[in-house]
Amino acid sequence: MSTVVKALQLLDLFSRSRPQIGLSDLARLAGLNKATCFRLVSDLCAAGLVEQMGPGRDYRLGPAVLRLAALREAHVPLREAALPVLQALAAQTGETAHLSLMVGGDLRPLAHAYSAAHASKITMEDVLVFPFHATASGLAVLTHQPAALREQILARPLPALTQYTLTDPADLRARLRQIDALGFAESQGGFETDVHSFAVPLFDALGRCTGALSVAALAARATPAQALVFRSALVAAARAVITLWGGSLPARLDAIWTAEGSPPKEPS
Amino acid sequence: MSTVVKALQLLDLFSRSRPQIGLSDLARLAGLNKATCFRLVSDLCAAGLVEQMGPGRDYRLGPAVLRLAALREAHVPLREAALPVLQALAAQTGETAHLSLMVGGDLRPLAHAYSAAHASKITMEDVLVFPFHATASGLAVLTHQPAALREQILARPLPALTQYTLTDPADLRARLRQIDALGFAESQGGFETDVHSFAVPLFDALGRCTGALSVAALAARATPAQALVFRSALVAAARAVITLWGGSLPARLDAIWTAEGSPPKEPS
DNA sequence: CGGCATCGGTTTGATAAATGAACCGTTGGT
DNA sequence: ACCAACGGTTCATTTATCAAACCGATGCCG
Repeated sequence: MSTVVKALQLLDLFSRSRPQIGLSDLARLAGLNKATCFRLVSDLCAAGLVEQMGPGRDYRLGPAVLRLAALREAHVPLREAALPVLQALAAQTGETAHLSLMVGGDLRPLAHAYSAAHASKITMEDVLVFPFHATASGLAVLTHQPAALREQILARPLPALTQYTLTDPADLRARLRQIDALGFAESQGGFETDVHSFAVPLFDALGRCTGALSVAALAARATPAQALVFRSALVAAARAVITLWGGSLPARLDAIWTAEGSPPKEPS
Repeated sequence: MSTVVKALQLLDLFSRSRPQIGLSDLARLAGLNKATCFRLVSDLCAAGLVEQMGPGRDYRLGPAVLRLAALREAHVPLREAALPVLQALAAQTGETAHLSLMVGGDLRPLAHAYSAAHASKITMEDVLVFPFHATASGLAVLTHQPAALREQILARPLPALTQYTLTDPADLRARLRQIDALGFAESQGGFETDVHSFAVPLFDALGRCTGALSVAALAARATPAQALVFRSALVAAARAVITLWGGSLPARLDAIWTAEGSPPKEPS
């Protein structure tokens, strides 16, 4: 593995629940030698991506990420553009809405919005990566990946996060075919027992599926009737996001989404 | 030089005027071999820090920077990041240092720090808004606003707070031109009779002036010699804050600050 | 059409860089 | 006073990285 990749993986160790990390912890978490880890994190410091809180103290994300993010937003205002849509989606459905993006072979959160409709809600702050096999977002994205990448992902370990998680690649392939036909993914308790999630894929300007839009609801509230509400809200929101991002929706999916409540069709 | 540093230097090649770069250009700009550059940028892609717009297309900053920036901002708010710099500035100058931000068309205090050098000091607790025309901070910020906003502010009522306050828009425009040339603002008793204040502007990641860093001294202590001390301390502190906030200093101002702060040097 | 330049991307032996175990000096708890 | 864990450093070994040449694709222009 390249040193650069190793160094950048260190960045992913920082999270909301673990915003600053000492050298030894960093090395342990990354599975690196302490000396190696020290040099890598020193390089990250030199670039300002992380900073040290004092001599011999913890490390945390540095100021350079702000500059880069502002630059990215100025040129490609993805998050900013998507946020209002996400908030509307949360308001319409009364549940937590979130948007995830493919980055480096993983599906990662980009933004989320909560609804005030219920006191009990699904929180998204601590999720770093959405497992492809155990979330509606993951299934939605997986369905629209090139076959090679899809099989590569299905060949990874597929841990059973709950008793409901699908872990057999054959079962998953069958589920993906259903999702492909429906244009809509669902995961009932695959990630956490009491959470049902619903998702639709998102596409970039070249028609590649690069993310998903999702609604996560308490299982008790995810009735079949509500599922229909979620589906139409998700489809409308996904159309909005894809338009905002200058993406292009594949014609087949467009047709499926347009024929609302259409019976499942066999893909040729 | 470390590989990681080289890879991260690639990130700095992206700017507002050059938001996306092809492989060959990237290699040229970085002074790297094309193959080397390709591997580095591929690693950056894998981490999501940059993304490729399509097969064989340009590269640009990727979605991962957004996630990192959100994390950084959640854990290290602007105020907290700036406070140590402010305290150092107060200690160096022996006077009261304060930082103000543009919010909703007004310039408002964000933080301040006192020095223990003198028993008599300027207190900041009671200031809610800094008048643009009567404080060094206001003049510094006003100088670097877009012409439209600047004129809009000059069209507001400009009350004479002391006998020294500048209240004529024409006079103020002339003063702003001086400040622009000097890269440094000064207000002698414009806000309170016995207070002289000195300020430099602050800039966000998109190069917009969003605030100012200032030193306020008793008039009796604000000798020309001290003014020079204030100026160099302010410039250094402003550079620190801008870096900490991920901001970008306009090249012209950078040149002015560099030229008048250090002995003339002749490169090559 | 055909030559020419340049693009993104890949291969190669030579070489510079990353690595990890052991080792400092400090710190903090007991 | 002890011990463990911390951040940071050293150095022989090994490994990944480098630069130049090369490849097919694309686009420009007479």
